[in-house]
Amino acid sequence: MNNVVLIGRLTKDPELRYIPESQNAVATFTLAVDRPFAKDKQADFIRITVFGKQAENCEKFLAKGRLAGVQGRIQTGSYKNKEGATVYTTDVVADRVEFLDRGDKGSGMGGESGFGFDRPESKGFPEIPEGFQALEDDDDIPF
Amino acid sequence: MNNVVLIGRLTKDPELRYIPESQNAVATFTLAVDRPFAKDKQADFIRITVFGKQAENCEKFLAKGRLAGVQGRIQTGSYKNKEGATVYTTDVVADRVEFLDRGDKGSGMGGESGFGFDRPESKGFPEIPEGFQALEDDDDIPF
Amino acid sequence: MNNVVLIGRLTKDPELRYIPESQNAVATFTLAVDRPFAKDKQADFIRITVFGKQAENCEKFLAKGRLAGVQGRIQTGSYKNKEGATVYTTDVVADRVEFLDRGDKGSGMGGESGFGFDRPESKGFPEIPEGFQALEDDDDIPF
Amino acid sequence: MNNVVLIGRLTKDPELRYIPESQNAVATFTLAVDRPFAKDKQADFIRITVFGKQAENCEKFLAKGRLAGVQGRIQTGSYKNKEGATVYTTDVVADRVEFLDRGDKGSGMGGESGFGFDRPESKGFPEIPEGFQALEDDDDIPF
DNA sequence: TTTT
DNA sequence: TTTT
Repeated sequence: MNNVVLIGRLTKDPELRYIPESQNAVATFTLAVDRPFAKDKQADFIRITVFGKQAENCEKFLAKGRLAGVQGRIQTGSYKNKEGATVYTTDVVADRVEFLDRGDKGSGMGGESGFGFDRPESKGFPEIPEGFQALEDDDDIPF
Repeated sequence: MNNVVLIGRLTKDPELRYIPESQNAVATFTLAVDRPFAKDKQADFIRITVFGKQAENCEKFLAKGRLAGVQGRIQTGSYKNKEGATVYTTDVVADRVEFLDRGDKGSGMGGESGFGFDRPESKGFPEIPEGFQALEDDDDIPF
Repeated sequence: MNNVVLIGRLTKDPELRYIPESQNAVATFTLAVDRPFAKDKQADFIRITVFGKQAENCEKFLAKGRLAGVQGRIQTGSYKNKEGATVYTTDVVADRVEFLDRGDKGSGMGGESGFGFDRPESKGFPEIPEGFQALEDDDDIPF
Repeated sequence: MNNVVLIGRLTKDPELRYIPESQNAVATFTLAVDRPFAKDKQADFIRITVFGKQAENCEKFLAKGRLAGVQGRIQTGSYKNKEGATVYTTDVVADRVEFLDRGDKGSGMGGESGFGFDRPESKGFPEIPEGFQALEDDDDIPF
């Protein structure tokens, strides 16, 4: 069992790349997750990795400052840096990413109104098509 | 281990009451949680119970249609209805409730702009004070 | 977002059936999840539904009294009973089930030692093959 | 929202220390969490930090190789090493630790039988008193 | 209808 | 009895 749920804001735009052999998409970004009971605004900065179609959706619909929910698992690893020292890494590999401040009427914000996300340091806020999250593993729940 | 995380919208305004003996606050509401891979817009409707200061904050800052994140545990119970039949109940007792569409600058939306939440079918959207979530069990993390 | 993790013991042996059309396997059982801070031994009784190969594994390797970990999501529904009254239901649909008291060397218990699970009110404890949990969606993590 | 649930085995005995000023107990250990769909037995190695009475219970009732369930949150930080380079750290700060292979009759394993945990590389397996998990924050659920 |  |  290895289960994580996070809600936080992207510290930068996501980065998308493709695995050479498989051409599988991989997106990475860091989520700043506020510590609820901290006097001085503190946060944990957690690296997220997403694969496949969701990775491409993250690149399309997320950007620096956006609020996202992530469900996934913790993954640890290590590599040797240039000095030859071993560096240990911890990521969250996402099973699901939810876009929590999209400009739909659902959230009562209008939508076409600009939404205020066209900030200089980040790309704008593209329209998210209804039901965009429908993915490959559309599990047919039989009741 | 009994751990639940939900993100969804309130189907109605929360209801607040006080336990007679203890004067402890209790808020209840139902969260509509969309099923991600459903063709026709389906949702699960999950009853939430919150206690104490968080209950009062829910009554203040949540309303029908608002987006909320809940972390808690499943609790089952039963009671006899008027016909004398046993009715089984399942609730989520929240340890934490997060208000996910507040109008703070954190989400890059301005804040003073009204936010569009003064919808007729619901109470308006009060300003959430910074750090309002700071609660009784302010655990002192020692590093 | 709809994410649940439970650890508890089966109140009965699991029930396995097959969806007529699809021949998809479905297992159901109830987990008794102890409330940690309860004076008198209390528990929540939570119905679990599992599909596919995992359902068949549950039927093989779980039984009344066994300890299991479940990761999944809450699902609500309703049906009319014989009296025509609407009955509301809440289940946890499992994405993953972990068998937590298997007799492998991993837990330092020997394995061939009997393990004490051949209780009269339940089926015995079959040997769980190493890596039995390997399922259909063997996601290829590329690093 | 920052919520983690893990089940895994301790890679070493836990280490217990006390914060100088507050005399608050802190236990740390690493959990090896198996990757379910890995061909070659792979695991993630995740550092756990626990505070207070639970820290002392971990020191008493956990040891290398023991199975534990952890509910908590991811915490990131950094420090300068001797070379002056910044090292980034990721821990899970536990809200709750569950001891999953205790030798009680609850799991149908006998109990007095030794349980096989008196392995040379680890301390033995002390009897866990019933309800030992009852902690400071014994929240009084009012129904 | 509940497990240990 | 359901939200967007």
